[in-house]
Amino acid sequence: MAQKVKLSTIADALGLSTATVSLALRDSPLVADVTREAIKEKARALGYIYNRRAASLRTSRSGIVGVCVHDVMNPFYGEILKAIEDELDRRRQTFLLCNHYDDLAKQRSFVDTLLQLGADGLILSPALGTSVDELSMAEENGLPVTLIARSLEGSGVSAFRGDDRYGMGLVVDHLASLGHRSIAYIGGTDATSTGRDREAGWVEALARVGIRPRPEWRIEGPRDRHSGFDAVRRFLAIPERPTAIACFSDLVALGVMYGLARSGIRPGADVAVSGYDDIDEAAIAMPPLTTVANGQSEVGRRAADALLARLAGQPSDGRVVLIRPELKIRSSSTGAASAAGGRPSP
Amino acid sequence: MAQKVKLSTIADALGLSTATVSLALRDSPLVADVTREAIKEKARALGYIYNRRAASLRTSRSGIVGVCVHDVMNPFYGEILKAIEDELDRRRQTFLLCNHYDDLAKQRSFVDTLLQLGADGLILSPALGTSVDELSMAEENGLPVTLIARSLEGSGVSAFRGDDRYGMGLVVDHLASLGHRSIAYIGGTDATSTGRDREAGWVEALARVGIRPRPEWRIEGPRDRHSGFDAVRRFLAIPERPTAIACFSDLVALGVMYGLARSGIRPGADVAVSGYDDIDEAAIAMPPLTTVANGQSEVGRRAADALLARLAGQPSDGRVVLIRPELKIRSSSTGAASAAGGRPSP
DNA sequence: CTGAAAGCGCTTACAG
DNA sequence: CTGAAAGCGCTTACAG
Repeated sequence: MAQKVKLSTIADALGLSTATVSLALRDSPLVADVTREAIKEKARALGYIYNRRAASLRTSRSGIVGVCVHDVMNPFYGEILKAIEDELDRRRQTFLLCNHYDDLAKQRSFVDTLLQLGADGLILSPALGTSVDELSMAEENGLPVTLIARSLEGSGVSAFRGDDRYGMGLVVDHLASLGHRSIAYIGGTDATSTGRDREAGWVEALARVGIRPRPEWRIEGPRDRHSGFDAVRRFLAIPERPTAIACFSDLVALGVMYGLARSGIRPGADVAVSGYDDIDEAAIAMPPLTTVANGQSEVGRRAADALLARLAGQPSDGRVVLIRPELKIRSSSTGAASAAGGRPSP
Repeated sequence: MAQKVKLSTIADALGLSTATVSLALRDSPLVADVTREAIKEKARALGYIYNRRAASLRTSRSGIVGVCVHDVMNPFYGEILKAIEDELDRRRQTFLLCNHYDDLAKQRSFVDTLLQLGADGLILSPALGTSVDELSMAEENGLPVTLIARSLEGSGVSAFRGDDRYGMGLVVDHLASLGHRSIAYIGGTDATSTGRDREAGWVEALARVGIRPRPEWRIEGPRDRHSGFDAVRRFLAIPERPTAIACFSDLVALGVMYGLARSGIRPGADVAVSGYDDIDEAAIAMPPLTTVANGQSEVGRRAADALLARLAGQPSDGRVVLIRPELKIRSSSTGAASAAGGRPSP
């Protein structure tokens, strides 16, 4: 490449100062229209590339927002991320993505990187075991944080997530209304707020309809399709096998359905199955999956808005916002042959 | 937050110069051991945060590598990305992720951002319609590029991808060996090298076994699960319906299988179905999916290595490296009830 | 409306 | 082994 083109290259070429060029390129009204156009034209002609490092060093604003979640490949996060991406794109922020895979060291190293780059903010779904100190450290160093999907008690940081307790309650009420009196619950861990709340929703709803859950109904752990598939073996080993399975997530449920089918058990017809999240695949799965729409895009949009508001100078209100979820009844629970409707069956 | 801690804060506190502090923190052998330890200790105590913008402005090395693909949520890219991430992590490079969704403007804006940030390199799966100029522009401005998954003829840029033509040939040979004489091909577009090569593989393999493909066997377009599902309607409308379907990707095949099942047609038993990519889900799907393992992690690892080699000063060799794929036979094609093995059936 | 000058926080020759 | 000084390419008061 030729000699690097910078502000002074343009300034010299036009007999102007770098100050004027800088202002013109950022559309300052201080610069005369003719001057501005001449400058922009010259910048284009010379192939000028704005040096954000230099600008950011001077202004201490980088235009970078970090986003860190467990795993971007998980469609649950995917839908949140799309919403965040749209919002940040519109505000011309660069969005730096990272998976932490629930590894605290990886999350910490990402936060360090953001601090070093002078990032403007962080949208985080905290890794298991994240301490409140971690977040205060970031905040104290000028990196505002907004949480998504998982909240962190006592952190004083705003969080946006679905009302998991209420949502799982909807599922269990629905299964009970179909006549099920033994409802297993597969997946998730009590190390996350999501895991705790969904499990609490299951327990509480069972209590409401007068069912006492047996310990063996609870199969903890699975959080993806593959481990859902594997969990079927444990489910089939339960004495007096439950007639319904509520799953921690759609991914787990889809794995469970594969696993049941593999064992010759028809999900929907032989065992009712439900998921959680209403990912795109739920509606076309075989059978179509009863689940809970979790407001992922609302979570993403509102979290991005909240962070951008803080960047604009507003203080954090530190509230945990629970998005109200919605039950989607499909044939994996009702056993109806077709996708539509929810005709009860025993 | 208190006054910002910088090199000079540490230098002043210890009665040293910033030069010494800078060298010590980067473990230069020029600094005496005692001095170095005292400096590191002080840095820790003061909560010093390295300012990468300043450093990078000075050195014109940013430690940032951009990675841009169609969609990180697609598990096909996911596996490549994991490999790239591992590799870059080990080399302490920050990895900036972006989806272009085959939108040229979005891709261009990402490349601009990288140039502005002074990124060290770019790993790209080029959006549909990417021109050779786009890449030369990046290269000329000091941003080395390595391509993954899709190559770009005449760009002179190194690319790593599976041998799609050969791989799709394996699939068709396999289906033909099972006795199928009418094999539809669903999904993909000839706007990408991947799409063109897989389709060519299908055409050529059919020719090898003496089958002339009918135009209606080719259903172009679908590239994800949902559009695969939707394509089944078109498939069912084909007169003299084919007995086998080769799909562009696993995602398409999984959608097709959902769609067939929804119409009461048993994939594997009534129609043979194959995918491509061997994503994690393929082995547990119902029925388990015959597919082609595509070497995603090898693609990712080798692309990252190639880019890092260029950053270390090696010139680009501009070669397109084709990773040899491997056929995985499962019951979606053979119709066998269980996952294992590949017993031929008519 | 435009220009001269300082400074953001590092690193790098160079000198000692 | 350590220090003084210049400079990376911007932006921002300040002056005119």
